[in-house]
Amino acid sequence: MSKPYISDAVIRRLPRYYRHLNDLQNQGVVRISSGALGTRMGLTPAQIRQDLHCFGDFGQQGYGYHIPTLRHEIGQILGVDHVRRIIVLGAGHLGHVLLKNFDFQAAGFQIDAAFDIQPELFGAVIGNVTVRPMTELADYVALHHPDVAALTVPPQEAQSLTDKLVAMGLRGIWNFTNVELTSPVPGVAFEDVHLMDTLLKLNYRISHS
Amino acid sequence: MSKPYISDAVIRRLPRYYRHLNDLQNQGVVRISSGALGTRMGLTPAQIRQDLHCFGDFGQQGYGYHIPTLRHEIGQILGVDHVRRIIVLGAGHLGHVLLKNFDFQAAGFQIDAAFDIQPELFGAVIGNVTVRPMTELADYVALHHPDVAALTVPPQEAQSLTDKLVAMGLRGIWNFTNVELTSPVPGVAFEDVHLMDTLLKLNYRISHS
DNA sequence: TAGATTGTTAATCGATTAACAATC
DNA sequence: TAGATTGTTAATCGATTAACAATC
Repeated sequence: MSKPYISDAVIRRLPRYYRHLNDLQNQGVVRISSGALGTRMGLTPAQIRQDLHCFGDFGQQGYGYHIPTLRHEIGQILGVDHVRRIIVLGAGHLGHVLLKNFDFQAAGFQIDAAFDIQPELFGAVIGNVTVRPMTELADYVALHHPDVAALTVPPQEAQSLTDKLVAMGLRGIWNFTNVELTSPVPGVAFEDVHLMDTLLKLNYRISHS
Repeated sequence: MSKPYISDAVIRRLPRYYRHLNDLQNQGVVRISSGALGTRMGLTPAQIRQDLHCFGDFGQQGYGYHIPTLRHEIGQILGVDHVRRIIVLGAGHLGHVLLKNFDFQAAGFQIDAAFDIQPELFGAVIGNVTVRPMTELADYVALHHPDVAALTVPPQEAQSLTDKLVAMGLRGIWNFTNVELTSPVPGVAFEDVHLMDTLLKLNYRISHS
């Protein structure tokens, strides 16, 4: 895979583009100019053209962008066509929510297992997925090679579990624990969902306005 | 409140500083230099000094930063001392998780009500908080003046509910719906927790490495 | 065709990093 | 005191915005 460096600022905006294009497509809109999309998203037209141009020439002079095409392209760039495998570690309340409500498929993932240490949960089926004992994790990974793990375990266990997962070959951690994880192995992607941080930021904003 | 402009990049890092300082304090560490904190957080010492200097002179030459003091100061800056009020709208699975597990107090919030439209839920007590009918929302807000609402309602209702909340005087929306909200009233803070976006970003990262 | 809008280069702006005198 | 480390200015780097020729 070629690597024409894409800045973090651009990558952060990609899912937003994707969401807006999905919305527009669902509304039946067929074309949009960088100007109109910019108004909608609170970005300048120039920025949108720069961002998209990182990945190719998706627009057409005098016309703008064809929404179905652009949506599809950005989906490809994000990787939603790959159907990667994800497992959920920790089937407590939050794990439950993910298993029950989250549209993994829309993000290009297939989920087929969850793990917990609570025996009461073993065998429980939550939204099509069976909860298994954490002791079966290694065998499961060896057999099915999941790509990503969603971590909803207690904070004390997060790092040690991460170390194991990385050693087993997992390539990404979707981290819901209030802990910052590291990996000795390079190339492992961490995506932290620190709810606490977002609420603190909101507090800051309302406290300084 | 004076307004020496603080960039978004700095504000985004504040909760992370706060978390690391909390961790360090819990470990009994008393002082830290910008160099050591930088190593820990993956930032340059210069950046840390610049960031903190936006808010005051918290360090001491030859010594570094006194952790309890700095932790307290950043807490003040974030607003955790104010005890603001928050309500949860939508007591489905995700609302449930928040009511049951989230440490609102640590973010400077007090939670004393949740609202839903499902009659089965009316009166249910979830983690000390009673679920009320959405029809009582206006009266409740008029009486208790909550500052922030956590939105865990279906996406179709998110914007119209937001409009109502803003009209009632709410000052911040902690948005868990997969929708981008806007407000005609300026000065309302939105903090989006777009889980979909974070998983898409993770997919991008593992697809391009 | 004429108008609209892109791709793309150049200019600007802002954020990060480096450097160092001040000082604990 | 000497060593360490800050606050703070200046230099660098990167991201955003502006501009405009190309062209649909």
